[in-house]
Amino acid sequence: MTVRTRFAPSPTGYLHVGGARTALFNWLYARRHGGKFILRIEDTDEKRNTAEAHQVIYDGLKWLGLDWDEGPDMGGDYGPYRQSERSEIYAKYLARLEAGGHVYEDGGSIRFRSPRKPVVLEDMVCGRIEFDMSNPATHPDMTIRRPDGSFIFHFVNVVDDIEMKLTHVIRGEDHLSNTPKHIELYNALGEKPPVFGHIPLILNHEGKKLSKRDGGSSITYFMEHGYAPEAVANYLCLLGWSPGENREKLSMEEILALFDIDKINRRNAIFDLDKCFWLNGQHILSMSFERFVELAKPFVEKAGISYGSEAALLAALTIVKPKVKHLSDVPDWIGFLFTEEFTFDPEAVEKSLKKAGAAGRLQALIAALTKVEDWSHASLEAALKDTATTLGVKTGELVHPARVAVSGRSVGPGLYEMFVVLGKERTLARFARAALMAAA
RNA sequence: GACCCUAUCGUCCAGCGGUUAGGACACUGCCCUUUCACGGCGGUAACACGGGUUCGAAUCCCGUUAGGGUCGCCA
Repeated sequence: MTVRTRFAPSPTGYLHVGGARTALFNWLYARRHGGKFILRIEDTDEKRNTAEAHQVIYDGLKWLGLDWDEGPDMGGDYGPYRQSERSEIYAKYLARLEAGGHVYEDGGSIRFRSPRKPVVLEDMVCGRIEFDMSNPATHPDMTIRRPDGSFIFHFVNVVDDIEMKLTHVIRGEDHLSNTPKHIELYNALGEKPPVFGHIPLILNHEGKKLSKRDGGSSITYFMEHGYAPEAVANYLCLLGWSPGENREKLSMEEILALFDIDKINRRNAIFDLDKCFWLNGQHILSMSFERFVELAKPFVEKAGISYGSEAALLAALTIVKPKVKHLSDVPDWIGFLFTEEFTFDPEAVEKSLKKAGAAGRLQALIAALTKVEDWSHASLEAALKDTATTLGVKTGELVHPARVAVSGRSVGPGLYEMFVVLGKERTLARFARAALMAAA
C-alpha cells in the first residue's frame, strides 16, 4: 500500500506557519516512505474563497520547497481537489449514511447520529487514546449538512480522505478532539480510518494558538523579510522534533533522512523568531554562492538598484554574503557601491568623521592609499596598518572613519573588500569628500 | 463546566531507572578582530507540587496544580 498524505488548507488568504509545518510533516512523511503528497483546498465556506487566496497557498508551499503530486492546479486520479467542486460526491456519501439510518433532520439541517460508544484512537504521535462519547452535551450529534444544502467540514473532510485514498492524516492537535467524530463517520460508512498523527501546536509568546495577528505567523512574512526557505523549514521542523545529537542546523536532505513522525514530542511549542533568525544567518553563511544570488537577487531587483553589469552585482554580493543576516537587507548593504549619491548616516558621521583628529587621519590615509599600486585586500590592509603605526593610533581609529567615508555607514561588508570592489579611483574620491566633511 | 493533550533553563530540543541534568537561541563576561558580524573560552538559568513503586525516580504509577485544545449550521 502506498503512503498517501495530504495538506488540506482553507483558502483564507494567508498560509499560517502552523499550517506550513503540518504540510511539511505530511510532505516529509510521504517522501520518506516513497508515497504521494496531495494538496486539497477546503473551500466549502465560499465567502473567503478567491483565486488570490489559492495562490498564496501554492506560493507558500513552493517557496518552502514542498511539491505535491496531486492538487487543484495539476489534477490527479482522485479529483477534483477543491471541495467546492465535489458536491455530488458528498451527496452520494450522504445517501449512504441515510440508507444506514445514521442521519436525521433537525430544523432543516442534517445531523449524524453518534452511536454513543467509546472510540479508541491509536495515534502515531499521541499513542492510544480512548474517548467517552456518551455525553450528548459535550459530544452533540454533529451537523453534516446545512439547510441550504452545503456540507460541513467534518463530513467533507472524512469523505475526501476516503475518496482520495489517504493512508495517513497528520494534522494539528487542535483536531485531536474532533477525531472520534471522524472515526464514527468512517465506521458508519463502513470504511477503514487512516492512521492519524496529531502534532503539537505552535503557540505565540502568550502561550496561545499562534494567530493571524501575531508577527511572523504567516509564511509571507518570512518570504518578505529575507528568510531563506531552507532556514524556515529547518526551524519549523525543530518545533516538536529533534534530530538528536544536539543538531540544530540541517539541510532538507538531512531532515529527510532523519525525520520520523513517531519521534515528534507531544507538547506545544512557542514560536521563537530569534532562533529562526539565527538559523537564517547560519543557512545564509553556509549556502552556496549560487543559491545566495538566487535568493538575494529578487530583493535587489525589487529595490530598483541599478547595479550596472551582472559582474558588478556578483562582486557586491560576494562581499556581502558572509555578513548579511536577512536577504532583504542586501539592497541596503550594496546600494552605496553603485552610486555616489548614497546617504550618510548622521550618527556615523558624527561619531567617526567629526571625531577630533579624524580629518588629519583621513588625509594620512589618502596619502598612503594613493601610493598603493597593487589594489588588493592584502596591500590595502598593510597600507592601513602601516599608517596607523606611523600615526601612533590604533587601527580602529582609521577603520571607522574609512568605513563611513566609503559607505556612509558604520555597518556593512568588510572594509578592504569594499575598497577592492570600488576600485582605487572611486575609493580615493570618496575619501576626499569625507575629508572635506570631517574638516567642516 | 465536560472531555482530550501536555508539564526539564525565559524559549526550543536532549534525557527513557543510577548523569556534576546536556546542546541551541536569547542574555551576559573575556579573547580574537577592521565596525557590525563570525569564531573561541566562560557565566546566569530548569526537572511544577504532593504521594507512591524501587536499593535508587527528571525518567514508572496516582493525585493536585498549571497551561493548551475541543465541545459551531468556521475550517
